[in-house]
Amino acid sequence: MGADVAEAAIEAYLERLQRHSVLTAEERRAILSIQGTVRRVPARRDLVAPGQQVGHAILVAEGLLCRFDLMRDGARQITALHLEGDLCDLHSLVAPKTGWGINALTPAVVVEVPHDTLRRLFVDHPNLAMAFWRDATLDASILAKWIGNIGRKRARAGLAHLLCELGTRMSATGRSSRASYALPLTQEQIADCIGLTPVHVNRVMRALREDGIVTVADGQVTIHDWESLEAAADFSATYLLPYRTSHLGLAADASAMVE
Amino acid sequence: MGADVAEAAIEAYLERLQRHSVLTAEERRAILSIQGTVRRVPARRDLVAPGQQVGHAILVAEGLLCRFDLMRDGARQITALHLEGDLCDLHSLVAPKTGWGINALTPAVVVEVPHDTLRRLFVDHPNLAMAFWRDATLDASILAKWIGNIGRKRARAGLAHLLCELGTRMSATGRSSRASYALPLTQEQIADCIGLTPVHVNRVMRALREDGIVTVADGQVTIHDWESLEAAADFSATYLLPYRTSHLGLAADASAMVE
DNA sequence: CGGGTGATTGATACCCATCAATAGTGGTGG
DNA sequence: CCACCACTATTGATGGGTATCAATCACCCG
Repeated sequence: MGADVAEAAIEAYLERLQRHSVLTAEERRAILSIQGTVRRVPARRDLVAPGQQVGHAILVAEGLLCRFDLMRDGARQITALHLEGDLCDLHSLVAPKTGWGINALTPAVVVEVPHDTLRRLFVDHPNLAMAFWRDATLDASILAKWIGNIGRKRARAGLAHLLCELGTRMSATGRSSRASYALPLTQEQIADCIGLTPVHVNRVMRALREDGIVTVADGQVTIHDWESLEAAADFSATYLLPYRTSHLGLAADASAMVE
Repeated sequence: MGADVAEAAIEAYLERLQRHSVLTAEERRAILSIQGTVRRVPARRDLVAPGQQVGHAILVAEGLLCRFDLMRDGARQITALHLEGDLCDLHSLVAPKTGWGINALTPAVVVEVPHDTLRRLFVDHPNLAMAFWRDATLDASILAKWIGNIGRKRARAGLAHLLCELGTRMSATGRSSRASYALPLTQEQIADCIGLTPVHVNRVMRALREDGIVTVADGQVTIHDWESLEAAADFSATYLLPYRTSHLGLAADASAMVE
């Protein structure tokens, strides 16, 4: 049963890779043969404590994970959200010990994939290293966007941007629509994403709701007016759109992640 | 003469790679055989306009470059600083068209390395792909740190953190000491790094100066009291320390980037 | 010398943080 | 089954950190 979960998650990740990388049959088989350990974690559990050294990457099968940075005074800043199908902490493969932590924002099921497994995979199939790298690059692209979001936007725009990004990413999984998706985050967790206090997040959400743009309630985001939300956010999905590249990346052919 | 600059820059980059990756003689030769185009750019010139598609990575030979995000209202957020020896926009290799731009903060000399050159390099030498990936990972690690820096720190701490980071990175090049280094940035550019206004950067810098911690004047940073600066910044260099890994990354052996 | 850029300082406004209180919700144990 | 507790959402009052507007000064350069 645990094995089923692992298999399903790895299949989902293979699909994800194929959204931006062209893989041979042999490479696909290699991915599917990956062995991982299934682990269920309750909400709020740290999967990786800040500064801890880890020996595996984490594939999110169910739930929502985050990467976070902890300040000396206890303040927390979430630096990345990892949805179902994301391979998070892939960076740990090349930098096993960094300053961040990984936390389960909701009850989650993850598959732990040992670094050595991945390294052997990359030795045998160099093209797969490029595919995984592409994945990590999308992550970095989101990181850079968040810097601008936090550094140069008002609270309203920052929150709107987060909701736009998550709508786009959720819809890319095929399991949600961008107009309405489940977001089981507390206002405090949202605040930790965009560098605000929970109180202010509450107020800004009320404003967006009263303007008829978006409603966030009971862990569900309902976007009534995508155009307005995008305008309020100064959002453009470009940074979320990896290019589909042919084998070994020697030619490129543009293809959007979402329709 | 231009070729000399290119060769020197590529040699410097090879050294940089070897700080975190073990390379064979053949791999070293392959790196040194890279052909690039030298380009001199005046200060404030965009090397890459936001949204532009590029076909090459940019190796910084001299000067200071930045990656930035531009808001609709014209506000700018710098998301990364690229010092001499950095291979910036490596991300463009796997995501040739993203939303950001690259700007020369100072007069600069860069070497443009075509994507195809790098792709061929990685096909012939898969271990080099891992080495470059490691480099990109350090970049991403810095991005994540900046999110925390901007989102959850006061202006004083944020500025102090930037100065600590740059001191550490500068000293890693071997050409500067972390206690005193050249930083040819205007206060406006510094403000764009940490999400503040230039006026407030000025005030916070005065406070740090009057506390006898650090002086920034005439493009020169002089840190009088590193301990205090680190404390004010809540700085720990861990996130800048890539691990030295053996060939193909199959074993790891810890080694700091700086002394 | 004039003009432009950057640094510096003052006055004021405002966005968001902080402190505080209430209400709703779900879980838990007696 | 209900009292109790912890957590979250919500709202109000107030304060503070930073933005904004504005003026002066210093400096470099043509």
